[in-house]
Order: sequence, then structure tokens, then C-alpha cells
Amino acid sequence: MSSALDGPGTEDLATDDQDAATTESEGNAESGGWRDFGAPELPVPLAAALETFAEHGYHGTSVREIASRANLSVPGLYHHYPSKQSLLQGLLERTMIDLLTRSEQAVAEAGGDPVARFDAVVESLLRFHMYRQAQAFVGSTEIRSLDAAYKPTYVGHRDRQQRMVDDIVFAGVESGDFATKYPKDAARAVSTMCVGVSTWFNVDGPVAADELIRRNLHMARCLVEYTGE
Amino acid sequence: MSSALDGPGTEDLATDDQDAATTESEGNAESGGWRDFGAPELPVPLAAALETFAEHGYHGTSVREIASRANLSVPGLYHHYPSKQSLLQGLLERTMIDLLTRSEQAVAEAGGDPVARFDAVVESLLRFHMYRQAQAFVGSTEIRSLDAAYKPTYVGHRDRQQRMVDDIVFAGVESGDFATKYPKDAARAVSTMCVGVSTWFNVDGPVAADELIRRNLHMARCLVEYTGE
DNA sequence: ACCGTCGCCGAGCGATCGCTCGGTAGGAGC
DNA sequence: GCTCCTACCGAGCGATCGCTCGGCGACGGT
Repeated sequence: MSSALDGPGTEDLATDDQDAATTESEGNAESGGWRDFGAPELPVPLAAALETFAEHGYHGTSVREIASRANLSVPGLYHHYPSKQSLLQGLLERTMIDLLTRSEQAVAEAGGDPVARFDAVVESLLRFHMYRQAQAFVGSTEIRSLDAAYKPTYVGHRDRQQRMVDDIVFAGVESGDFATKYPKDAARAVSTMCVGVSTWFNVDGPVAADELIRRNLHMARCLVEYTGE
Repeated sequence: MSSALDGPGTEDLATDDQDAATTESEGNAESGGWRDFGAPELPVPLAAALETFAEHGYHGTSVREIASRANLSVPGLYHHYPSKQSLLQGLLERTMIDLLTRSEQAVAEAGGDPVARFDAVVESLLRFHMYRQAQAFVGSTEIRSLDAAYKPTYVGHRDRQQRMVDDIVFAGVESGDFATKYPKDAARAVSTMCVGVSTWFNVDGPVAADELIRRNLHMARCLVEYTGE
């Protein structure tokens, strides 16, 4: 069960890295850029892997299917990525970096007010799980398919994200803005709610994205028992 | 990709059904029984399937591994269940029936008061996702691995469960006990929070199960903006 | 004594899996 | 003109997949 996945090239994620996006930069470094979501612009093989992983899961997907969706032969696919596992890792690493960058930028922009900082993380989490729905979904469901060697790194990223929320909620309690008696549990509930968005959100649904963000932001404030408004 | 799973025997879940539990009855029909969780007492093959599905996912699990964990040969396993898919369906069907039975019982016992009914569903959901953690986890993560023929049935069960929560939240808003302006979204958030418990709960964790139930129940009330207390 | 059913298994079938070998076409460098 | 490198592919390797065939011993009925 373990020897099948850890072939050669478990450490280097991809053979190429230079031809990532075509039109838009992935990193979105400008101020306020954490709200901007264009087309994902992943390298074609990763986009193909994302589609099938989201549909059938990692183990339910064959490299032949990924190759086919990427308009590539199987050896053609292996020319760019050394293994199926590396596709998953490349995908999740990009996802996590993007999420962390955006939410850290959002919080940094928010300044020092605990409530503003809280609103910022929550909004960034919500937006990400709506506009990068598939990535976020795979990122939260395929952790167990990760190679044992990489999993700790990825879980570390997730923990860092969660700690951001924890710290902000704690700060809000300290400042008296939040009245919850269980900051840690509330922070986890907020994260769970935001992550959950990726499982049910529908872009073509009856409620607009911005409206859903408003509502869920309000509910997040309820969870930490915001004392204002 | 589709022809691999739909072999013979996709409709009948199991060859045997009579030797389910050894000591305890699964259904727990007595009054207040919805709070009682003994050992799961699944038939050995289903228990084996549950373990491996929870660990590696449906497609990441081989029938050989299930058979081995059930102390059975592969043909021995197939004597009881006609296919790997039938193991998943048997597992999820039992899980869903158990969950629905318990939560309906909880609500029925709660009487007519919307708040009492709300507390009842939420507590039953929380307990189930803590004490039947693995079942609940597989039940929420392996829907996509379900045969297309059975999936609608299962999704129907899930919808019925969700509608229970929806209706109760609506009733609470109607009666003035809950102040939320978005009952549907709040109900979904409550469900998401409860289901999420199965992904992080640890029986041996620092906080006791009953205490976690108390806290999450409180947070659920916050989500619907309970006007009392 | 004989038969049938039940619970089970060793061996192995065809299909599919992740991955690789040995190429080829085309362009850049000199 | 020759060499190298990049970007690919047809064919196929060994392993593993879900599943089945044919058979075995124990036991209950008659």
C-alpha cells in the first residue's frame, strides 16, 4: 500500500515550473489583490488533474485520464511531472500558498483592529473557498492521499492558517470585541464553516457570491459573539 | 472509468443480513436511546470495510485488504457481500438510517417547543458525529464513490436530514426564539459545524465529549441567534 | 447412508493500474 | 552539417485490481 506511491521523484514537484500561467499572474501581489480572482491559470496538466481529482478523488483517478484531459499522452504527461503523486502535491502546494498569501495580505491590510482583522480573514477564507472551489475542495479532502513525506509540510501550512484565525479570535476576546467563552472552539467552527462553502457553493445558484459572503461573515461574528452592532 | 464498478450485484446490498450484531441491538428503539452509543457492532466485514475506507478512502482500498482485516479470504468476503460497492452501500445505508432514527427520535421526544427541538437535533447530530465518527466521516466523504444507481437514494436521506434542521430553524424564527435573518444559511452552517466534528474529534482529546457538545450546542444557538439566555 | 446447503478458500482470470523504454520531430547553437 | 536539447508519443512492462471458478469440510434433514 505504501510502496506503490513513493517511486522516484517524490521530492521535486515538477520538472518544469516556468510555464505556469499564460495571461494572469498567480500571486496577485498588488494591494487589495487578495479579493481578485481571475481564471485559476494553472499549468494545463495541473488543471486536468484538478478536474479529475475533484470529481473522482485521487485514487479514483488514473494518469491516463489526466493525460487525456490535458491533451497529452501518458509519457508526455510524465515529461512534465515525475509521478501522479507530484501532480497532487503541486496542486495542493500552490493552493495553500495562494490561500495563505491572500489571507495574510487581507489581515495585514486590515490594520490593528481585532474586528477588522477578523472580518478580513473570514472574508478571504470565504472568497477563496468560493472562487477557488475545486482547489479548496481537493485540498481539504485529499490530505490522506498525500505521500507520508510531504503530508507534514502540508499539514503545517493548514495549521498556520488555522493559527491565524485562532490568534485573531483570541485578540478579539482580549480586546472585549468578542464575548465567546471558547475562542478556540469558535475559531475552529468559523474555519469549518468557511471550508464547508467549497462543498456546496454554486456560482450559478440563486444567491450571489457577495451576498453569501455577507451572510456568512455575519454568522462568523455570531460564532465569536461579536459585542458590537 | 465507469465500467469498472458497475458489475453484477449492484442492487442487493448483502447476501446475509441476519448476523448483524452479537450483543447489542443496532436500532436502539427505547425511549431516550438516541443518546446511547455502545460499540458500533457492525458485521465483521462491514467493520473491516469501515476501517479501511476511513483510512484510505473507497478507491484507495482493495478488497484484499478488507478481507484480510475481516479475517476472511477474498472469496469468503464475497460470500457475504456481492461486491466492493455493496460494502460501501451497506455501510452508508446503515449509517444514514441510524442517524435519521436517532435524530427523529430526539426531536420527537423534545415536544413542541422550537428551542427544545433545535437543541435536540443539534445534540443528536453532535453525538452521532462523535461516537460514530468513522461512519459519519465515510458517509460524508465517499458520496462520490457511490454507484450512480444508489446515490440518489442516499442523497435523499441526507436531504431529509437537512430538511429536519431547516424546518426546526424556520419554526424557531416564526416563534421569535431565533432572530437570524437567514434561516436557511444558518441551518446549513449548523449542519456543517456538526458534520465537521467527525473530521477533528478525538475521544482521547483534552476536552470531554459532553463538554464539547455543550460548547457546540451553544455555538449552534449563536448561529441562529437565539434570543433567550 | 446419502444429499444439500452453508461457510469458506487456493488459484487464477482478464482488465487496468502507475510508470518506462526507446524512439521521433523540430528548433537553437556553432 | 552536426550536435544537442526540448517536447512529446507508441508500445508495453510488472504489479495489482475486482472478481470468479471449482472444490472442501462440517452439519442438518431424511
